[in-house]
Amino acid sequence: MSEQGPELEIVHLLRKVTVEFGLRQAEFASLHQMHSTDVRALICLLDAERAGTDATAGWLGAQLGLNSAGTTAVIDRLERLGHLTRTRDPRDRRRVLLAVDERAVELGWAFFGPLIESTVAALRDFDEKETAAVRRFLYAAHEAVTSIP
Amino acid sequence: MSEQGPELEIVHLLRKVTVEFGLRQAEFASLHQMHSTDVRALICLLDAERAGTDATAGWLGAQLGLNSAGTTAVIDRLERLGHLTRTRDPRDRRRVLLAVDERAVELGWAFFGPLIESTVAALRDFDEKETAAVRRFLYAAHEAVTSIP
DNA sequence: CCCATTATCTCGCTGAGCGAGATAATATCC
DNA sequence: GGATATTATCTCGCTCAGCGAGATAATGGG
Repeated sequence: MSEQGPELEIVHLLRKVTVEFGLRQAEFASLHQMHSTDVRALICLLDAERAGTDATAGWLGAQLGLNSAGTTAVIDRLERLGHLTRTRDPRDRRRVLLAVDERAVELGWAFFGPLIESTVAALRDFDEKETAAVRRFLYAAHEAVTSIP
Repeated sequence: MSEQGPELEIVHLLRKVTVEFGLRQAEFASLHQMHSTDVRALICLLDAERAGTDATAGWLGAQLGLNSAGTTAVIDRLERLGHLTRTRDPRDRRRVLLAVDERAVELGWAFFGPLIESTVAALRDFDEKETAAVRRFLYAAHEAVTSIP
């Protein structure tokens, strides 16, 4: 159980990155009186915002793999901390729309900014072909990791 | 807050992979009566084994960001499920060495194998320079994500 | 040999997340 | 248009992961 091909080494490297990133998330969470799940929730909500999708409570729960009770709890916590606003959807008043507060975004950037900057900086040394390769790889990894029916 | 450079897109892609991977881990966990932390623990232990490092209870706790009580609990759970063996270190009998059971490895491979295979397969289309680029990027990302003193 | 240090475990507690079911808004059918 | 089914969210009570504090046991230095 060691020294397999260079491809496997890359997969291990990718996994290590995901593990470490999880730990940084946890640090950020406890630094701001939150839990990992709350941070993951904020990330999902920002992704939705960036994609222009409506983020409802149910949608968030699905993203996080929580049931409705747990989802309500997450939203309650984030709302209590002022990181989030609940709004009843005027078009379908059963739904609750979620909006991330600007300040929460700033806190996130303050913590993860340097990390992101540093990664982006590394990419600046890459030429066109190399950048494309990285994107292609990550895209393939994303496919592999999402499509487990 | 949208459409920044292609570098940032890559970082977002990487983050998405980590998020999805976390969800797969959670699926694997509940599939085998475990929790995410237990799975992460097994991963850490296998990494240690591969690296030839002694995996002690304290070391594991540090990797997972748990305190000693929580660490004992994780180990208890994994031992109860038969995925793990505790052995007192004969050289320093305060320490407890942890060894992952072969069957746990098989379960992991059955679940994550296809996912890994598929990612590795994608790399087969890459030439030398492209593979190197991916490795270099992941290495940089790993550096960025580990070195937040 | 005593004491400080290190590694792990035990106990009691807080709170994240679950199942079950309540509530309220919307969609469907006659 | 009202009865009914469906959908979205929330409430309640419970279990158990992980924490803080402190116990226990092994090691190492003076």
